[in-house]
Amino acid sequence: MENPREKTPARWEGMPSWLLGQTAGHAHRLVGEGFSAVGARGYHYRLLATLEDSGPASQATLGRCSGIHLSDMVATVNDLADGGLVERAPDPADRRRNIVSLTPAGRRQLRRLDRRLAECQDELLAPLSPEERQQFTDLLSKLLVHHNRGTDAPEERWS
Amino acid sequence: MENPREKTPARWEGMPSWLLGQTAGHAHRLVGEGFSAVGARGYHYRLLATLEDSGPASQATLGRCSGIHLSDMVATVNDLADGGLVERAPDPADRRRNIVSLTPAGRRQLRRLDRRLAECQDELLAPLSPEERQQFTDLLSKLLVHHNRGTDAPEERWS
DNA sequence: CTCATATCAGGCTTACTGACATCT
DNA sequence: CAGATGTCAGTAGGCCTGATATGA
Repeated sequence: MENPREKTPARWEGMPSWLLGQTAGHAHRLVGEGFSAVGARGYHYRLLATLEDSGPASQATLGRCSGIHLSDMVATVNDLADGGLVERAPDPADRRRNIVSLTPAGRRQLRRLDRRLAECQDELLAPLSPEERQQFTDLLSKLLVHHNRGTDAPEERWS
Repeated sequence: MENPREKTPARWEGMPSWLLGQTAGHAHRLVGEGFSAVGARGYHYRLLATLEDSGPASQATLGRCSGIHLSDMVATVNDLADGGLVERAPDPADRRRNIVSLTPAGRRQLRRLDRRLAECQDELLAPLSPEERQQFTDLLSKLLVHHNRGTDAPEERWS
């Protein structure tokens, strides 16, 4: 016991950065649980989705499209290749490269993950009305655009 | 080049969970940079702030107040004690316990961190109007309350 | 005996940094 | 030669699990 009220609300709990981090933590947990229920992680989904959208490509290209670091790409491709969800084949035109492509099993897994992900969005936003959901994503997008200035796309300046 | 437009916007980039995670990442980075500029991390701030709000206490109590895991508490107290920001003294009334208390230097560091943190909030929310900032924290709080049901406080039920 | 306390060792995910060999 | 590619090793923060020793 020693101090009956160990529940003085901490001074940081009202800070936007804290609220944001906590909420993102819940979202991350929800999505992570949804994915791990079918034996996948975030990187797996992102790579599979990128493969379906861009077609077979080298690991470096996939890294640029998916935002996955080249170092992490190695392990991610290893994981998915071990499960037969992608195939890694040497590029005959450039012997440095591996061409990674989606297998039918990978495409089926991607379907499952897409479904899981959509369910998680709904669970995440459950307490918000449709208008609030729109507000919420608008505000997040506004913040994101602001803080991504210069670091995101080369944005092809000077024509 | 091989594929001129490697910039097909990925399918997950509009998802609320993704926007949330990215924005939280920026917030985390901003705060982390602010703290590390004075040689601290998030746990350091939380422990210092808890000590100022609750007064000297055992590590277990501080863990409950600050939300820092007991295992991490050990290292956090070590860090701060090495820098002379807190003191760890055995509790004469219970020899299992260490009584951790804030030093004057710790209090000064806490001032600096409080100031940094406030600056970061402003930088984080820079693109939002005062009304939007209010909306934003309201929406986050709403989500947080929802997803914290049952896991937060014992909420003394039955009578 | 059971419980609380403190400690230590390690895992986890996402993100990054560096070194390196290979090939263009 | 510079530069791209793939691989491996390691870091970091925050959160977690477990095992252990000690004392209440």
